[in-house]
Order: sequence, then structure tokens, then C-alpha cells
Amino acid sequence: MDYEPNLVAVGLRTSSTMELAVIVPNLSGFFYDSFITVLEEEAGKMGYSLFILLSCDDPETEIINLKVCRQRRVAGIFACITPQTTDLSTYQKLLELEIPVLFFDKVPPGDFNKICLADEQAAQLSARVLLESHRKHVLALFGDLNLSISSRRKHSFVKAFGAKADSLAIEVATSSSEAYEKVMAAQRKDIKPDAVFCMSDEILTGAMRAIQELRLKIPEDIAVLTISNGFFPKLYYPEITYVETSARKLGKLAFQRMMEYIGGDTTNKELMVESVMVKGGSI
Amino acid sequence: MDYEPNLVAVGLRTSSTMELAVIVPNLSGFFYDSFITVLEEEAGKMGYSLFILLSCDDPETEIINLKVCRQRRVAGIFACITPQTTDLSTYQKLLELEIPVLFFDKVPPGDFNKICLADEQAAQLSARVLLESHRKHVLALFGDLNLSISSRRKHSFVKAFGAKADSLAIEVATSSSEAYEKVMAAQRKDIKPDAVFCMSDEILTGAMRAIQELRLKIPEDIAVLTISNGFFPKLYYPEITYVETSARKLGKLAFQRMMEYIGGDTTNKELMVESVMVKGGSI
DNA sequence: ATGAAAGCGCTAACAA
DNA sequence: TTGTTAGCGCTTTCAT
Repeated sequence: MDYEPNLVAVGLRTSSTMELAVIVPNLSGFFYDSFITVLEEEAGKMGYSLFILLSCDDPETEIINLKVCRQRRVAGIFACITPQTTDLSTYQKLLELEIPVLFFDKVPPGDFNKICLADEQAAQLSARVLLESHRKHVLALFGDLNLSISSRRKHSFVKAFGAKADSLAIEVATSSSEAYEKVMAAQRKDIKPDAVFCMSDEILTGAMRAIQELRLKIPEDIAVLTISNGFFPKLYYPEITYVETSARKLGKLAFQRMMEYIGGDTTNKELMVESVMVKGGSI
Repeated sequence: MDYEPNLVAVGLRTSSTMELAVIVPNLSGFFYDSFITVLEEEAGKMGYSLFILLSCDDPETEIINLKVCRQRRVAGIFACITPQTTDLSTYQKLLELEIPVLFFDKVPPGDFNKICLADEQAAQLSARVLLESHRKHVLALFGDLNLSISSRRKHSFVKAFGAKADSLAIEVATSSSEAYEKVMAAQRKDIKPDAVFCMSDEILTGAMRAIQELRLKIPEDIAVLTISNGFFPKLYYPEITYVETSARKLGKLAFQRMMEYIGGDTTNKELMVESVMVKGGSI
């Protein structure tokens, strides 16, 4: 016939819904879309379906999303916390109810299961690439230093420059347009940078708008290096050299860890995704 | 206490899961991500949760996704069909089972509920903008003409050019890199285009890579106009003028229609989202 | 081996 | 009003 099992009934009976939830701040192109794509692909193969919940970087929405997860008795939660998340009691509660929570990308301090990008290593690798290019005046742009991702990257980056740190001008840009402004401002100074380092795609897009507007030649007038998921660097000519922080790898690892956890290994682990350099023509 | 209702049990009892599914080809195009973002926001407000299913433009995956929807007894499906989808019987079956199916963006022919972008109007508006710019040689790039979206846009575009169609060079580019090639090729010819029209973001990114490589000045050497959701045009300097096909508006309308349908209005309607021109500095 | 029955947590219908 | 009960569609246990 054309009978199809009712998974709602199965879920009730077996108290296993085969549904996973992912909480992300947004979907808009920089990173989480890739992460979720992998999750959905892997989940589908294993018979799981994926709920998507947006926090919009708002802790209240985050709490509401967690409530939904609980009411729906999801089999597991992939959570990226908001920058303002300090109260982890809702997450604790979920864990007590034996709903697996796997933090990824933006993770809280403390003893939890976490899957992160190797920020220190990515920043260090970036610094090394810049040092080897022998540029004299490097403008380095970092995001909001209140975010641990930014401060960690900056710290490792500066440290890796070591004695050559005097060739470095550090600036903070919390948005694409701020990055644009910083690059424009730097070009109005006496000593103009001959290299710019962007710690994220968002910053890269702003910096590149300025570079296009100033009609600077890459890499002759200015070298460009960024940390990226890999999409934006390919939009420009020449393609921008980047240190890859792969959302896909992060997703693969997160899903794998979730399966392990559901399979019984509920110890807390902190996993990292290492970065590699992808050569373009910008440095 | 801290009792939370079990929505799985509720779903079984009331045969209303309060779960919606959305089937999209991908998340990484700066279009479906916006669409889904709106859907999730609206769904959350109404107590619905959203499953995300990726078809990867593969009809077989599409069928599997529909099976999942059926087994999970979802309350409704937002579906963007693949270019190769011809067999609609699975969708028909779902409708017979009284699971609402709302087609959006890429929709099949026939009597269904559909929410579309006003392709004809967008193409017409684009043509008008180009005509008013009085450019002599317009290179117009369209996607795969097997897709109705491409053929409809092309047809309306050419029609709107009317007698001035001799100033038009039409090319097809089925990918970003093909668009790049077409622009490079056009510049090697005797008569070089002084304007380029891109029917989508994907084509724009390819065309812009060529323009950057050739170091053409926008709009002096070459004018640029695109049809877009609005993200990519802002990456360049000057910002690219575009005819907006808004994924957010599409999402809002789709969700609203879904609620109407679930509320009892199951007649088949075909709704359109009109486009507006957003002025950048590229034409 | 095959079949009957209990029950997952809820809601809706009915009885008191 | 409040309380009881049947049953949504399955899985699992227990009896045949």
C-alpha cells in the first residue's frame, strides 16, 4: 500500500523524536549557513531532522528557543550562545533532563561539550604569513574585543609578531562599514599601510570596499590577508589569500560528536578545528 | 513546578504538530537564508517550529524530503522545486493527505498555491533603467534558459527594449565563473559593452570579478545593473544599482498565505512580490 | 513463531 | 464545575 509510519507516534512511544535543534544568531551568509548545511546533510543520512532556531544575538530569544527544544523533546541541541549569555542555568536544566547540548563556535566558559575553531592557531598562522611577506606597515583589523573570539585572535596575532610588532597598527572594527572607515583613515595618514589583515569576512568586505574605492592594486600597492570561511575571498580579483576557519569542518565534527554523545559517551570534551592557509593572489 | 507540556504527545493527540517544513536547494546564496530567516521569525511568534530540508537541486533528495514531511506529519510545507522536477505526484499526494504545500520562488506549472517574485516586472524595470541610461552596447547576462525564471526574465527584458534591441548582446551564463568568462570575452571584441546587466547575484559576482580584473571604472567605462536580494550590490564600490527581488518580502507573504491556508482558505492562489529599484552608483 | 494487551502523555468527549 | 475515560499510532512486553 502506501502506508507511512507516523513518526509522532513513534516519538511518543519511544521517547526519541529523532529531531535535532540548532540555535544560531543568524543565517545571513558569513558562516552559520555552511554549518547548518552540513548538519542537515549529516542528520538526513541518519534519519534525524533539523529544527532551526534563531537567537538574533538576544539572550531572551535564546531562552525561548531552549524552552521550545524542551517541549518538543528534541534529541539534541547544537547551541551557539549570544555574546550576552551569562546565565547558563537553562542549559544546565536541559542537560539534567538528559537532552544533549553541544556548544559550538561561541561557547561559554566552564565544563561543557564544545566544538570550536582554533582561534589562536589561525591568528598565529596569519601572522606568520604576513611576516614572511616582509611588508613594512601592516594594518590589522579585529572585531569587538569584548568577544572572546576577537581578543583571542588579537592576542595570538600580536604575540606571533614578537619583535616585529612595531610594523603593526592594530585597529578595531565592529562592523563592515567600520572596517571601511579604518582603511580609508589609514590611507590618509603619512605612513600608509602596505598590507591589511582582516580577522573575519565581515571586516574583509568593508576593507575591500575601501580598497576598491581607492583603486589600490592588490598585491602591489597593498597586500590583503583574511581569516575566512572561504566564500568572500573568491569574490575579488585577485582572489584573497585566507586562513580558513571552516564552518563545514566545524559542522562535521559537531555532528559526529553529537552522535557519540547520543550513543552514550556523555563525558565533556572540547574539540578544535585547525586552520589551513589557502593561497590566493593577494599577498 | 517546572512542568513543560510534551508537544509530541499533544501532536499525536490533536494530529497537529505545529511544525512547518521548508525545502530549499541550498542556504548559501544570500536568498534562501533571508527567506528562511523570515519564516523562522514568523513561525516562532505563532508557536510553530521550522524544519529545514535541503534538496541540493536533486529531485531524488526532494522526494526523500517530502517523505520525511509526510512521516513527521508536518503542518505545512514551503517548497522550492528543483530545476529537474517534473513529477509532481508526490506533492499531489501530500495535498490529498491535507498537508498544505506552498510553492515559492521556483514553482511548477499547474494549479497550485504559489508565491513568486514578479520576474516580468523586475526585468521590465531593469530594461527601463538601462534605456534611460542611454548606453550604446548593453551586455545582458541570463541564467540557464531551461529555468522559467531565466526565460521569463529574458523575454520581458528583450520585449521592453523594443526597437532598441539592436544595442543588446544577450549571453547565457549558468554559473558565476561562466559570467566571468562572458564579460572577459566581450571585452576582447571590437565593440566593447558600455553596460552590463546581470539577472541574478550569482551572475553579478562573476561579472564583477572580470570588471575588477580588467580594472574598468564603474560607471565611466561600464555601467552595471543587477537583479538582487540586496546584499552583494553593497560589497562593491561604487555600490551596484539593483532591482530588488526581496526574499524577506517573499517569506512574509508565504508565511501569511500558509496561515490563511491552515485557517481554512485552501483555494489555490498565485501571489507575486513586486520589485523596486534601489539606486547605487553603478549606472 | 504469532497475537494480544498495555501504555507513552496528552485532549476531547462524556458523566457525575 | 470537576472527574473519569477513551484513544491518537505506535513499540514492547507478555501470553499463547
